[in-house]
Amino acid sequence: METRELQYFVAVAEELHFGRAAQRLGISQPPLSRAIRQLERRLGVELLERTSRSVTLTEAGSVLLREGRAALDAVEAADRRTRRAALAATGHPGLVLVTKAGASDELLAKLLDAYAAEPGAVAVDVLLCGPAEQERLLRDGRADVALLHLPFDSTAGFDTEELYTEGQVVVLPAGHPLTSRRHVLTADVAALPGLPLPRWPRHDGTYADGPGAQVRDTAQLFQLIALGRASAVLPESCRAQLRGDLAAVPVLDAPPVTTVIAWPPHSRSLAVAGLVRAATRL
Amino acid sequence: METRELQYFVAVAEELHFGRAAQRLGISQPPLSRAIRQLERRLGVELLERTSRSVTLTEAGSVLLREGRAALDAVEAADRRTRRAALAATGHPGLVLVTKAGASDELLAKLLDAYAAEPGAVAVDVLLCGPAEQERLLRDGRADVALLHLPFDSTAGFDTEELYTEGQVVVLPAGHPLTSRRHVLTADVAALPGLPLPRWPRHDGTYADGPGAQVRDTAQLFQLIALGRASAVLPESCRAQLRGDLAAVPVLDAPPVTTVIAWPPHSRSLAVAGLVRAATRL
DNA sequence: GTGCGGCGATACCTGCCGGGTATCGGTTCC
DNA sequence: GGAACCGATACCCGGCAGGTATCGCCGCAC
Repeated sequence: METRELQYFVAVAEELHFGRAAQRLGISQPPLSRAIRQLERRLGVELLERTSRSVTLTEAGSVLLREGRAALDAVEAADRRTRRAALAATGHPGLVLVTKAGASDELLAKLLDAYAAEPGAVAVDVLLCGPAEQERLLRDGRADVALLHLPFDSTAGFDTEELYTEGQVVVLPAGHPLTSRRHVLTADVAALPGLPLPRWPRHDGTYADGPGAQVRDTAQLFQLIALGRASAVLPESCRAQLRGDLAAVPVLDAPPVTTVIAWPPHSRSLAVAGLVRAATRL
Repeated sequence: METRELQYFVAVAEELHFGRAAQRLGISQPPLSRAIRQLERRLGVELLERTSRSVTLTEAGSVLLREGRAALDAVEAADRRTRRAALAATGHPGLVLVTKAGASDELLAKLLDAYAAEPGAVAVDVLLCGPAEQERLLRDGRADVALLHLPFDSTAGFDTEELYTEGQVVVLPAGHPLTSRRHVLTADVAALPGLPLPRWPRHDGTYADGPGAQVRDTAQLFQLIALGRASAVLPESCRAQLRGDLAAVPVLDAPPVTTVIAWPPHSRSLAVAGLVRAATRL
């Protein structure tokens, strides 16, 4: 199975429409139809049910969609990591660490300091991204190592090491009545009138339906909270970044958040190993 | 990057010889040379150092060898799992579980019984293989789930659930002096005169150098021990399978062996989930 | 030192296959 | 019933994968 065929199939399976898929792939529709047919013939498996009005995935097709995405990620990772390895030889970057924008600044700073002090440490580029993007960056080779937050992120398929566990706080406008409390419960913050929890973008960049503002980063989020249009439940460590017009109150029964350092399992890179070693010594 | 190019590169990188690699791939040498050159050009990276007498991997080349193998496994897994999914629709196999030949028979039997009792259970094929093969079978889609043994097997890249932890015993010929002891230490068995630990095949089927017989399965192993030509340190549960002419003595300070059930991380198959659920309830 | 043998690179040809355009056939709406 | 949509089919073309023949380079043997 060639990667081109996989790319074609994934495009069709995602669009469920040969014309749009072909457009997305930058080819015309007939070769795409033919390629999918050929893939089905070679596999001996029907992947799609076509009528002239709709395309749907068969059971086997949805398996190939899932597995094919993983395989394409792996191929892309091989490409990127090879290119990066060649650059590394000429001295250039080093490691790329990805973490959620605005999360665990302090931990990250300590980690980078500790690693920089190691013998043989290389330059570390820090990449900040929205939630749910890290996993993909790590999987397709754009990043070497990530700081993930359980239970929100999935560590499936990565090697991990736990670094730090903390409670969560609710972030509110400074004058809000609840800010006088020493602590609250999830039930208290679930029912805050007029302060819905915001909606974060999903993997594909779209938003779920429902109440709550659409936010893309913590700056937007904090601004909305300060405006009295939202509230948020975040790990305690966010306190260090709070603006003066915001306040945080511990949420006793919110699930604790564990920060883990994660890396692709077959990464035998000395640099990644050194960074992980530094992390576990924190 | 096409999978064909990756296959070609991996072959050359493993053989370090264009002629042999071409032979292995079933093509002639010139197209292979050209394909590798083209791959290097497209990546913009030198992968191999060639002289007319030898071929060696560059730093980037060894990265691509490692990553490329993983990517090819992922593609192969996509292929196999898709085919299997199509068969499953017609009722056929179900799950393939792989475990080391001769390990944890009892646990396996209990697991299969427990799963068979679940509603919606499908047929489970059990695949027995030598050590160090399971990982590959699970990675390239020939198996859906494996019973691995820590700390011997690597669970890198898989989701796992711990099932059972046990001590280790040394297996000796029935009449051996040590068999009168209640327990021994690793130091005692490391220095057994004339009873070297056997050598198991590595991933590529070859054996490391050194003393000790070459064995491929437990039947061979037990026969060698009975003949007074070897000894072995194995998990306690092997006792159930011992022949009458063998004896086992606990090794107090040997590292405990943990049996885990492992599956590929993005496997969202209901059947795998059911099997894992049954396993955790044991 | 010279010739031979091993090995990767190059030159050149050929057939297949990926990609394009034009068109068909079936389905679902007005 | 016709028009619009959509996937399949027919057919053509160019590029590239694969083959054979050969070159150029190096190491080694005598």
